[in-house]
Amino acid sequence: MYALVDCNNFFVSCERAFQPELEGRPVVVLSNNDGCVVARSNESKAMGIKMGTPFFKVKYLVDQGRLVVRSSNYTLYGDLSARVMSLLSEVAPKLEVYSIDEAFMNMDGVRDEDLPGICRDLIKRIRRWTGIPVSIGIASTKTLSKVANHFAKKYKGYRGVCVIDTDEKMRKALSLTPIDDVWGVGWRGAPKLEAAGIKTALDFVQRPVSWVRDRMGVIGVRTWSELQGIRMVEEEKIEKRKSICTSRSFANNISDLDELVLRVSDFAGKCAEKLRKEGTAAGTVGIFLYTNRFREDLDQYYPTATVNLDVPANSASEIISAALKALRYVYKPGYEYKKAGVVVTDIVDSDSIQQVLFGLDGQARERDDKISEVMDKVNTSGENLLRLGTQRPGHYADGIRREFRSGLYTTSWADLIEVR
DNA sequence: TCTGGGGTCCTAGGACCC
DNA sequence: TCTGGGGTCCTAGGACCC
Repeated sequence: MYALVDCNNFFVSCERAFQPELEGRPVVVLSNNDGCVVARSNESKAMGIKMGTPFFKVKYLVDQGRLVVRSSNYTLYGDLSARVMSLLSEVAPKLEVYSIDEAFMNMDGVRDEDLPGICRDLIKRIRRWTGIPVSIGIASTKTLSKVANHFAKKYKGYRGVCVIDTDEKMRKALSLTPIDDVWGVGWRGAPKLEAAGIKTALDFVQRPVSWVRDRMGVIGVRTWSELQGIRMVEEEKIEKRKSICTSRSFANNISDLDELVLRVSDFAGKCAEKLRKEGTAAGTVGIFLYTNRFREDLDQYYPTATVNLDVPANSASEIISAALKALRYVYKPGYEYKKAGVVVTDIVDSDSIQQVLFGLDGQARERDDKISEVMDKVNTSGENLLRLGTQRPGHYADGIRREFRSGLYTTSWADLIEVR
């Protein structure tokens, strides 16, 4: 069986773990730049605030004292996530961390009748040791464990754990699950299915497989099978990532090339750091620029450009210079840019890199590796204290708005540096 | 005024080959 | 007038996830 563990309202719960006065109150957490709502407490959900709502649309509620708001504090969330995952790994024979707040425990080898008890104990332990409330859904496939998890969250009676382990329970659960709640059915697919008369997951599985394949392809068939207890979603392979992207929206529009050079350098430097952390190197460096698509009064421009490296690289200097080359290639003055990003692809293991004639010679590469190593040691907290000359100097000048951020409760030395 | 960020996989269509 | 057939590889874009 799979046990899907999902942290309840994760970012809000992290804030509450260190600010207990937020318990019971409507709370939302905002995206970067305080742009839009990315997490809601049950109370703010009940007020009708939707995921993704732009903050300016609910700001009046904050002004009226009816809603509490926090900027996102990813340093804190990442740290609490690691603590939760570590507790899960003590119980699960195999653990697949699926996202910052979610993990599949593969419980093969554990007796089915022991599962609910194990999971209830786990919930208590996680709550006591991290302050984070979690729910657990148990079933034979990942997609069904997602369904079970919804029920565990929704109905108090389950005390945090819902099990789907018989055909009757499966049928009942599917009949009570709206089609757009099914994992793998997105906001585009759901209306199509509803138009075909499919309202619930049960309606869906009652269609013949050929019907599903014609309309939804192999992905649809996978979901259709999983909902009936046939495992189709593979075990996560612990593979290196195939692409790495660092991008941000800007608090204010940027038109100036020099300003973009600083931001893009930062993104590229961050990509290089992520590559080194995984022990990989990238053969291609790409950048993209976006103007603000919501500003219909302004000219729009969404250019992309890529640069192929002669030899895959992961040093800040090489990734940054490639990214800047791409930037200068597509940059046009006269546009108001709202967002930019760097994407590195064609990723290989760094120890598999073969020297070729036109790459850096051995000495230069060795020097670059040493510089990178020093940067990684200093930049351990995730803050770019040490950068190359093209990167923006100064620690807090990353141009991201965080008006409502709480303290860095679990990583206090970073707090000290921020105060300096 | 103000609208997130980081991934994966699949598919259709074009380029190219014989 | 009439203009092959089959394969691979790559890329851009769409759809989905959190």
